[in-house]
Amino acid sequence: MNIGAAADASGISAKMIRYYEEIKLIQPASRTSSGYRQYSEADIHTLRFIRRARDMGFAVEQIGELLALWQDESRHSEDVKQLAQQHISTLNQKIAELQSMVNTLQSLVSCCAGDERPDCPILQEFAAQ
Amino acid sequence: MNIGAAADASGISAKMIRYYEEIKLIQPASRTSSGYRQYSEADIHTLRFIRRARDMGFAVEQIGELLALWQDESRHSEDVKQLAQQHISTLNQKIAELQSMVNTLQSLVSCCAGDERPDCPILQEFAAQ
DNA sequence: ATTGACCTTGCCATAATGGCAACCTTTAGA
DNA sequence: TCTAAAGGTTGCCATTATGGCAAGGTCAAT
Repeated sequence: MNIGAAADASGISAKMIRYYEEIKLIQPASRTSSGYRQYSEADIHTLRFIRRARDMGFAVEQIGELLALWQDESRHSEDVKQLAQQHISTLNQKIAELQSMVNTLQSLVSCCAGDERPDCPILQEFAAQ
Repeated sequence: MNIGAAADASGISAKMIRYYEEIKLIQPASRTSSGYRQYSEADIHTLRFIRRARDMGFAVEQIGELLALWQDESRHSEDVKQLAQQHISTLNQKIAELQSMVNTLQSLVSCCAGDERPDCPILQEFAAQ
């Protein structure tokens, strides 16, 4: 399978597949005599794994750890669980930051007339001494 | 005031102040004869405005628009309000994405024994055909 | 005069992704 | 069989906002 077909089959762009190879997240693909990368079903399976992990917001570094655990028959599920829980914590922290921004902005917005006059509590807040 | 003092006073690093000048978010600072940037109280006020907007998660481009509105005496508060509401929408969308990741991961994590055995629903889900 | 703190510019790096360009390979149709 | 189109290769640039480092100039205090 060429890289374009692998991209279609995995949901990861050809560009990103090359990138993942370059940064050694995945093994270098085998090549045809003319240099085209070739992908097996097992390769596609790995790429799909990566896409699902990426869709869950894992960074490439963590995805590497997940891949290693996946391929380690003698892994301990506690290690996987810990990785996932750490990631959940990170996500929850980001959510809390964003939510706090929304809360502040929402309260300012609800105080803003939103008409043709220049007075605006949002700008006032940002400009506060 | 030199850039270091301006950084301390505004909460924006000297590096970022130079960067904001370079991308024209702020006017080039005046210079001493030896080339040191000089900042007035008004400059600090602007930098603080930027920091507050940044703390609310606005991107530099939007901060530029906010600055323009702030400095426009004949602005309409509806324009400010609209900018803020758009940003709230963007933030809420990101929150929803992250929350959906958390929900999925949390349900997988709660199904994972988290012990020394290799079986793990998290990896199973990522590896699903 | 020296020293240390601070300033200048310029370059590199980050994370993950897209775009473009120049060039080569493969495949299908005329 | 020749040609054109589609798709592959590498390499370089750009993004966003931020930090770090290095080489060299400036300023202030001792």
